[in-house]
Amino acid sequence: MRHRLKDVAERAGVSVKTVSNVVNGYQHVRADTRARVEAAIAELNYRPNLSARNLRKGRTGVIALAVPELDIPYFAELARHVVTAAAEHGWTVLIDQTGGGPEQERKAASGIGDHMIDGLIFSPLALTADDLAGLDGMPMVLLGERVDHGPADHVVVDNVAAAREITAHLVGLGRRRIAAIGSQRTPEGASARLRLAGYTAALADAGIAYDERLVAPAPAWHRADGAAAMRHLLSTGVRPDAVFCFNDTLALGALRALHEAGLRVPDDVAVAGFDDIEDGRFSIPTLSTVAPDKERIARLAVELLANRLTADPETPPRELVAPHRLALRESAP
Amino acid sequence: MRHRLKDVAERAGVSVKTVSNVVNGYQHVRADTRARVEAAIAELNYRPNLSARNLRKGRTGVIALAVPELDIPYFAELARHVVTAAAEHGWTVLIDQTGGGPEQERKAASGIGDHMIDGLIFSPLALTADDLAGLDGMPMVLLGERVDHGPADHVVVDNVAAAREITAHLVGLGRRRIAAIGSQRTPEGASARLRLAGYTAALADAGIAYDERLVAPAPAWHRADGAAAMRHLLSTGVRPDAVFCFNDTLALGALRALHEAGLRVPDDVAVAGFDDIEDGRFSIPTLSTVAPDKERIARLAVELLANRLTADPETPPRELVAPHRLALRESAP
DNA sequence: CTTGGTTTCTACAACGTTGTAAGCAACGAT
DNA sequence: ATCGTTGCTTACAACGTTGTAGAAACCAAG
Repeated sequence: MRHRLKDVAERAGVSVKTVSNVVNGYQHVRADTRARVEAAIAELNYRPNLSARNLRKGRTGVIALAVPELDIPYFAELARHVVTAAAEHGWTVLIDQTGGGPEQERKAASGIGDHMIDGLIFSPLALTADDLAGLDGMPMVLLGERVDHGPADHVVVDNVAAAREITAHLVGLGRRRIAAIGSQRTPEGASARLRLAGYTAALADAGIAYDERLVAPAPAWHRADGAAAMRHLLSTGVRPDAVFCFNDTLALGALRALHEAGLRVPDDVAVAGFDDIEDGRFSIPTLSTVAPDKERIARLAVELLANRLTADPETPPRELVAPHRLALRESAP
Repeated sequence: MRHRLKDVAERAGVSVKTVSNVVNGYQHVRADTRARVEAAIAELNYRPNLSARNLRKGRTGVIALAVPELDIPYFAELARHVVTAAAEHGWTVLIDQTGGGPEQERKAASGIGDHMIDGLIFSPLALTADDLAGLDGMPMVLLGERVDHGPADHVVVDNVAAAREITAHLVGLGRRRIAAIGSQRTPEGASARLRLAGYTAALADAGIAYDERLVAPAPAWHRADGAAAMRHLLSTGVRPDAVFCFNDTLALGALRALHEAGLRVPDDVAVAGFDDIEDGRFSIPTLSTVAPDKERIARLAVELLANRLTADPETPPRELVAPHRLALRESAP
């Protein structure tokens, strides 16, 4: 049922290698030979065995994208762009869901079907530069946070600047009691630290005192965490007039909690997020947010990986910064 | 840098096959030999070459999941469950994004790195039973719609019954002018047809006349399409008092359009969706919807595929129905 | 009809792994 | 001492593909 080069060769009356040459578009094959071989291929519905080809070539044509969770909209959207960008390079993308835990991430980074993939685009939550240092061998591009000039290529967004800008925008709306939702003390919280730094910097710029009670932690960055954090803020009596959520799903949760508390957005409390996910364009109210250029991030990552695969392994790692902009909508116009 | 069995064998002073035996957990290896080999493996950081292993074994340990779009929340959530269920069988999941077009879907179904995957879980939009009939060879499980008892294993939700139930629920709220959003005339619209059938059946059950003007088509099932369809319905003057949207993203778009039109949900218009995506639990208002058991769907699909891979190829295809329930929230309590 | 150069094709050996079959100890039972 | 038996290990041959090197066929020019 499943045929090999050999079968095609016998049918066409040529050698195995000639069939291989036809399949691979080798120039010097006589037109009639080529036609005969192609006919045989069609008749048998021959398909190359990629395992064998990979074994021979040492390349698989597959790259992996490792993200914490697929059903976090930001990663889903990013995944779509990576798949698209990779397709232009002739790559298939194997998507790996790490769950965000350090152990699983380490496994993903070193493991994923070793020799099954040519390289890895990795969006780590838990792993640090040290963890990654041990994983030489696998060509890798990191996404997201600046892991202190780690050992691998990097595509980052300027989290500090972006957080500072959106917080400054809230200040510009006349808000003074600006809360932040999403802080994390764990080592996983690299994004959280950077975005918090931008937030505090913007407050300092505006001469507003930092108030610890306005900063709410969130164990994960899901809608439920955002809602819980918002409820907590409201319950403590420190009534904010604006909230900067460290990502959009937190913000959507916060919107919900504010709605339940009978507060109006943006009149009573302005809300801003980070990521610019599709949901935020249709939520009620629509969400003001930092919009990283996800398509650019994906494209840059794929290109870095492509270069890394052909470059001298001693080439020092590069770090590219993807642009972002503010997408201002109803929740903080 | 990258080592092979042979390198480990030399270092441990044994044959290549003995190392292979250790790697594969073969029983009859003396404890001290095993220890020596394991030490050598650790020192060299040896990892098996999966391409070679696959070539030898004829199995890859990878299955593919082909879905129309990754950033449609329903598919993202489904993908997460499939990845989890597959992991329990020791499979890695390669996620393929078809885009939903017939050509790409055909390619995905027949193509995806042939010999790179052991089987395929496929959520087709455009392909019909006829298209699939030609693709013998690749073990496949279809998700979603009943393609008229096609040639492959199937996991379905009873779309007609579910749509009928949720529409009946709207009737039970006292609504009489119940609109539907999401109808499609294209061959891709298998789900649309079934859900429309459930809708009309429920109306008939209640003795409500079917009114064509209340049925709004939607080219795709994104938020923007739902909003546009809702605006269109409102503009025609046939003022509905409830809307059944054929999926949740359409419903979220409809909520948005109703909000912009100054209508209250559910007081003026009740809204129901289909899919039970995470967003609907935090939207304002929260969304009443049909909740298919996505985890069950994923698990059944993986199990069907597992059986198919070991079974006699003549085993007739099976069709399993995954359960659903109504999740009633604020938009249609 | 040779010569030299090109084009077209082929045989062979890898790539790294595992299944098969067989070899070699060491053991207890005859 | 001899014969299985059992436990451990190994040599060899595949899996299906492509790179290398070279043979065969062709062609143009002498």
